[in-house]
Order: sequence, then C-alpha cells, then structure tokens
Amino acid sequence: MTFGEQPAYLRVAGDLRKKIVDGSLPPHTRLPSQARIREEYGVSDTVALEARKVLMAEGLVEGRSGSGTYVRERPVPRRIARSGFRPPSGATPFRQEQADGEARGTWESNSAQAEASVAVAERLDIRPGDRVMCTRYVFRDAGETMMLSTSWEPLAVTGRTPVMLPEEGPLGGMGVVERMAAIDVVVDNVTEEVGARPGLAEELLALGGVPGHVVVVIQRTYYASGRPVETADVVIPADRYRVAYHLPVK
Amino acid sequence: MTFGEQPAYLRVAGDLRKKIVDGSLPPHTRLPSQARIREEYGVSDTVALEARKVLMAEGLVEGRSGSGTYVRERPVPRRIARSGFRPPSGATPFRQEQADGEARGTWESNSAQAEASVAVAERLDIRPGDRVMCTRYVFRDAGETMMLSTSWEPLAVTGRTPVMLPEEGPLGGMGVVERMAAIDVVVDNVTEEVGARPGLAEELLALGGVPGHVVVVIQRTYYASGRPVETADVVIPADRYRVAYHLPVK
DNA sequence: TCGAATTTGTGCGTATGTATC
DNA sequence: GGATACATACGCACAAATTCG
Repeated sequence: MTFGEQPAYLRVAGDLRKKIVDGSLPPHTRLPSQARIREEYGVSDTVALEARKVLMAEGLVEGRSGSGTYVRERPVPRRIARSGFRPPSGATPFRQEQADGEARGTWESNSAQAEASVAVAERLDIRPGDRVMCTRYVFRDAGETMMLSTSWEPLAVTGRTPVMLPEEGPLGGMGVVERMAAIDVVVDNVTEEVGARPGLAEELLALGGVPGHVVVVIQRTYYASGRPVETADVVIPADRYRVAYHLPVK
Repeated sequence: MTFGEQPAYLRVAGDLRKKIVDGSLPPHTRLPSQARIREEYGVSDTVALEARKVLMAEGLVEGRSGSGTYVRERPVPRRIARSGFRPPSGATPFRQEQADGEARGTWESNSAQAEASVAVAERLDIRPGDRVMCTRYVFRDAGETMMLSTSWEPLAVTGRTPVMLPEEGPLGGMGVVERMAAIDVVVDNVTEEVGARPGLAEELLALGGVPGHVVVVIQRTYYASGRPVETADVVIPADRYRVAYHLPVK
C-alpha cells in the first residue's frame, strides 16, 4: 500500500541504485532476483519488476532472460578536448587535458558532392539545394571507434580551389582552419551546440554500442567574418567519452 | 495471447506511434484512454498500460492523471549559452544566442555544509572529508524546470566570509565570479566537461521527464590562479535543450 | 543427454488512490 | 458529488532462456 512518500517501486529502485553506485553491488554481479526482491523488501511481484525496469531504463543494469539481472560496467569516460584555448603549461589542474588532448588517432573519410538539405542550408546560411561538399569521417583511437562526423562545406566557398576535397592534396587532413587559410578565408569563430539522444541503430553499429545507448551530438559551425564556411555533426558514444571545454573567464 | 511476432504492447504502441508521427494524432490531442485501447485493440488493461508507458518513455506523449494521455509538442531544442565570450554586437549569425542567452528565469536553492566525497574532493583538489558548502539549485524558465544544479565550494575558501552562503547577503545569486571577487579571489578559468546519460528517476521527476529520458550533464569547475574554487554538476533534459559554446579560434 | 529448477519477459484480471473534469 | 482516467499495487499464469545436477 502507499503509506509513505514515494511509490514503493521507486523506493526499491533507489535502494538498489545506492548499492550499485556505492560499490556494494559491483559490475557483473547479479541483482537479487525478482522473487528475492519480493521477499527482502516485502513487496509484490509487480513492484519488484517495476523497480528493475527503472534501473534498466537508467542503464545501470541489464536483464538477461533466464539468467538474471546484472550490474553493467561503467567505464570512466575519457575526455575529448574541444577548445583551442590552452592553459599555461605546468598548471596543475590541467595535466590530464594536456595528456590526452592531442592524441588524435587514425581516421577514414570519403567525400561526395550533394545538395544542401533544409537543415544544413540554414546552418550554412545558404539556400536549400545549393551545392555542398559532404564528407563523412570515422575516427578511431587505439583501434576503437570513438567518433563519427559528417561535415558540409559550401562549394561557393571551396569550389574550384585546391582544398575543395578536405582529404586530398598537400593540406589533406589539416583541419578546417588551415585549409581555409590556404584559400585566404580567415576562420575566426566556431560555435558548438552540444545535445544528446539515444543513438540510432546505424550509429551504434559503427560505434560498437548496443541499442539504447546514449550519444552526444555536437553541431559545430566555423565562421569567417560572420559567414559560415563549414558545419558538421559529430557523434560520440556518451558512455565512453566526455567533451571538455576550457574557457577563459571574461 | 502471443500469436504473432512481437509482444502485444509493442504492437499497440507501434500503431499509436504511427498515428502520432503521421499527424493523425496531432500535438495536444488526447490518446484513446486505457479502456478505449483495451476495446479497440482487443487487449487487456495491462497491455494498454504498457503501450502507453512505451510512448511516454519515448517522450512522444505525457500522461496527466485524471485527465488523459496527450500527444506532446516536439519543440526544437532551445539553446543554453555557456560561454563568457561574446561576439561583436550585430554579427548576424549570433542573433539568437544574444536573444536567449541571458533570459535566466527564476530559481530556488538551498545550501548545507557537508563533507567532500571522493569525487568532489578530486575535482576541488582537496581531501575527502574536508568541509564544503553544498548548494542545490532548481532553475525554471516560464514555469518549466529547465535545469538542476548542485555546486560545491570548499569552506577553506569561503568559510567565515560574507559569501559563504551563495544565495544570502548582498551578493546572493550573483554568480561565482562576482562573489569570489568580493573576497579577493580572482576567478580566471572555467572548465566544462559535457557528458550524457539516461536520467535518474529523481532527476526526471524534477525535470518533468520519464524514466529513460536522456540528460546532459555538465561538470563545471571554476579556477582562480590554477586552484579550483567551485565545482558543480548541471543536469539538463536533452530533449528540450542544447548547450551552446561559442569560441574564438586561435 | 535429459530434465528440473530458476529467472526474465510478457500478459491477464482486479483493486485502490487520486487528480481532473 | 459523480464520472472519468491515470498511477500504483497485488497476485497469478505461462513461455523462453539459462543453469545445473
């Protein structure tokens, strides 16, 4: 019966969650079965089931039919540094950022011309249907896929120049700022809009995740004198990485 | 009984979902009630309930007790600006950022002294068990909860000063940088680490979500001369907001 | 190899509390 | 107040997967 404050299934879920986060139920161990939960907490089958479902929705545990409900492993997310700003070397709080900030690993890409969709056109401040160069990237770090990226550049900017294809020529793979500089486009600003959502099936396939995993999505746009010259969607598995920004104050 | 392929509740949920996305059940309309679903699809009460729960977990509908289950509007995620950097006024690409960057709405908070956990101690570069001032915030924008925040400040920094309690005194609610300036602590750097995960049940209760919804989590730390003076966890519902960073290049 | 026990996942019927209309 | 509808809760049943003797 409802006697106290919150629903019984949340109380049970909360207690189990506490045991998981404080380590008394470490990864790979089995939760008490539904029957055991029923006994231990003095609740019904439905409440025990609902409590497990809460923890499953939170990604803390996974149910294996016929076997049990197991505590998931939660790797410490690594950092991906996103800021051009660098602190004075030797400043103690930033050791790790320096350590893992520049290890970029390997990547693959392929480019194709395309027409700007409505969404891309809006981000690049061009008209839908205008020609753009669309490039897809897969970034790997120590063999593990860590990041997907799709970028769009208006052909009005790079068309008929040596840097039209981001990964070809002497400046291949050099980054947007350097490539644009080569054609006298001075990139001076970048915006990154960070969001998150459940990963799509194809994304999780590429990233090595399982359905239901969360991804962080960054919509990045480079500007030159207030005009967008490149925009990209960056997709990162949220269980393995965090995105670090380092900003000066004022 | 299960005769075909997938569970009954998924079949019902799938049919209702189709009607929602193709527009035959537009936003703000009411779903068939549990009883009606039971009749129309020839299923039990439990199946009808479970089907509604699936749609609620996907954020497509919201249940209002005593009234009905309503199709949600799917808002374009709004921006929350996180950068101190401001572009020269009038620069066209940044109109919206200027427009909604500073509308902070209302908030509530309460503070209590506590001992630093291992995780907090690491972030503040102090010892676990050291005294900290812990403050919880709930931010609202037009009545809707948009953000939860929990901050920790070492009492070694603010103890026995007028700004020990973030929300009291003449500088209450003024922000970390201003408050610290009042006690001659010059905040010069901030790091923000953005991650994402399924929201916890309590968080989603406060944010008006449903178990399984994704939240963006920002771990923010302010530094003064390389020393951490405040750290906070900011929790934002990912379906309604994005976090915008605006960075100078170079 | 077989079978029994366990466990999850799904499904059913019902009852009660409570919010809304 | 009454009717409606959602939210929580109880107890039960069965299929499928797994485990283990």
